[in-house]
Amino acid sequence: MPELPEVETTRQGIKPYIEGHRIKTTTIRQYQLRWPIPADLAEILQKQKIHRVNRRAKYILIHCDSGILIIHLGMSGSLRVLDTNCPPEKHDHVDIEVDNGYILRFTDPRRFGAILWTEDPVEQHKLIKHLGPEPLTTDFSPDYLFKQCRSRRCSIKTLLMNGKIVVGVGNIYANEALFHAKINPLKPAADLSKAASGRLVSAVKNILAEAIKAGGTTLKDFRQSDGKPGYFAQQLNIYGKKGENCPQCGSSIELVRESQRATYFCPCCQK
DNA sequence: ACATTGACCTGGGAGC
DNA sequence: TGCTCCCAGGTCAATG
Repeated sequence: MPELPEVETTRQGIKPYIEGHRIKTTTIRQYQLRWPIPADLAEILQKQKIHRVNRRAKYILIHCDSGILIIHLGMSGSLRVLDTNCPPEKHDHVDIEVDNGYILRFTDPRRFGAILWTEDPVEQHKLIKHLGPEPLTTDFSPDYLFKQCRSRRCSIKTLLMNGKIVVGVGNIYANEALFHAKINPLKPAADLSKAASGRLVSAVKNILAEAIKAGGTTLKDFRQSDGKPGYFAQQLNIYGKKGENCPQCGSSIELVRESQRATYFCPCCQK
């Protein structure tokens, strides 16, 4: 479910409630996520102060006294801030109670998410150290993308969703960015011109920034940390719109499968 | 080094 | 109503 805007919206939402506060109790009801939650996590977190709530790619990083809590929301995960008396439901796997009367609650029906702990510098963690640049920094530049595309045989859409090239661009925003940049998602990455590379980098940055402003995209069940949906779905041009008219030229929007992922495009605008 | 596929899970909707 | 099948916002690990 969550791509970078949804994760960033979540981070911004939970930060003011937990940063600077001390953890009282951690309740873990389900240890089996993508990887098992460390068996001693509740004990480790006891009485630790939360110093910073950061993000790298789609990971939320909660810096504590003696280490860093690494949280990934997978496909269906969410983090919400609730009052302590809020009873847990079926997929509410972890509660972290803070000393100000709130709990941070991790919910994840599909359990593709992860909650891990590291006491080493987080940039050395095996899930983090091979990640590409953040899309909203200047490291993700037209020149960088153009060079990464050289000699690649995969499609430009597959390349854009590869976290070793650039992080945070999932299926929705890859579709949207390619539409805005007028690039056919199936085009081999190696065939991308410098001009197209420039358009694509701009499109990715604009789409992600706008989506963060709107609080992310709620298609089905994404919720911001306060329970409200994200409103970017209203600004989607192409994703999920098979057979509808292209907002640019009116052609019928097509749907194909590329690397097992639904890929929407306008056959007229995206050559 | 790169590309492709399977795997991990649950829930919702379509079609019969 | 209920069954089966397919689909879903991610991404690692194994394989060629």
